[in-house]
Amino acid sequence: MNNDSNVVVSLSPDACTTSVVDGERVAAVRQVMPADEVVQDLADVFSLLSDPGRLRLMAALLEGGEMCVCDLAAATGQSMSAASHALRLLRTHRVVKVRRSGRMAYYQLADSHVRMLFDLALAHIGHSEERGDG
Amino acid sequence: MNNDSNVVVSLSPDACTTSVVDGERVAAVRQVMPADEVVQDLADVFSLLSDPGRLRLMAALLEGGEMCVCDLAAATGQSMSAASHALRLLRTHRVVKVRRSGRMAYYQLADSHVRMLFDLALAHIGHSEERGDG
DNA sequence: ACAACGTTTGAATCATTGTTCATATATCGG
DNA sequence: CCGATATATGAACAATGATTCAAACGTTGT
Repeated sequence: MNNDSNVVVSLSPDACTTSVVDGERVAAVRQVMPADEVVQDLADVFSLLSDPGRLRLMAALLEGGEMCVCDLAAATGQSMSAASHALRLLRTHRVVKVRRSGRMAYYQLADSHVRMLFDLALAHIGHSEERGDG
Repeated sequence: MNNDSNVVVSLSPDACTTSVVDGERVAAVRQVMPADEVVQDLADVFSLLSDPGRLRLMAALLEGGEMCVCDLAAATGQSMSAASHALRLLRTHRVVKVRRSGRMAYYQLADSHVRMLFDLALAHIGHSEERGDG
């Protein structure tokens, strides 16, 4: 306990203006805190997964393998426009990839982490029911 | 194979109004699609993780073990009010738990899945740098 | 009881984002 | 070339949510 407790460390301008209780721990935490850019990227990934429509799209692709926009819209219960907008976002963030054939656009998952993220979150919320995939 | 393709299945009212291309696959996907409630819960979990402030809070607790609000605010570079609001959300969703001692409130992670979600998303974005924890 | 402190909360503001409607692009069939 | 189809896109709107300020609450020490 020979740390300087109750010392105000200079952090962000609008950070806690009072003293910190355990300065040593705060310093240690700040040392391993991921960079702003990393935190933001992390937030972006989770933000992508935070919408029911996109979640259903991913669940559909998890099961269906490769599907066109109209089928995806039908399978997820949303308009084609909404599905297209959502798929655009997922495409931008490299979560899905598209294969064009004539006027059709076939989408599939581009990232193997999605399934794990999905199942992990499923485990978290308690609904640990298995989906029919192998 | 002997499925009725190009058939409009009755889904949501505002679903794709045109025909589907692969009706069999759409039906199969819809069959294993998680219930609305599950999808919503899933979205809520990811939504919690989609904010840089909350992400930093969780990263801090991942490293710091148990910390008071003021130290958490200092370690994550946000005001105590913002930290408290964020912690309230995390508390509501059982991601963190609080221990009260006098006027202090000590928070710690309540859920083991957070670390895995974190690392998995970290792997996804490519910044697969290790944080200092064991 | 009073003042200082750590924390919590509510209301207001501001930004972000999902959805919809309309339109645009591109391909297929005739 | 022309109409129909599949997808993509842009702008507008509504809803959601993060942040701030101000104030409240409970605790500690005098």
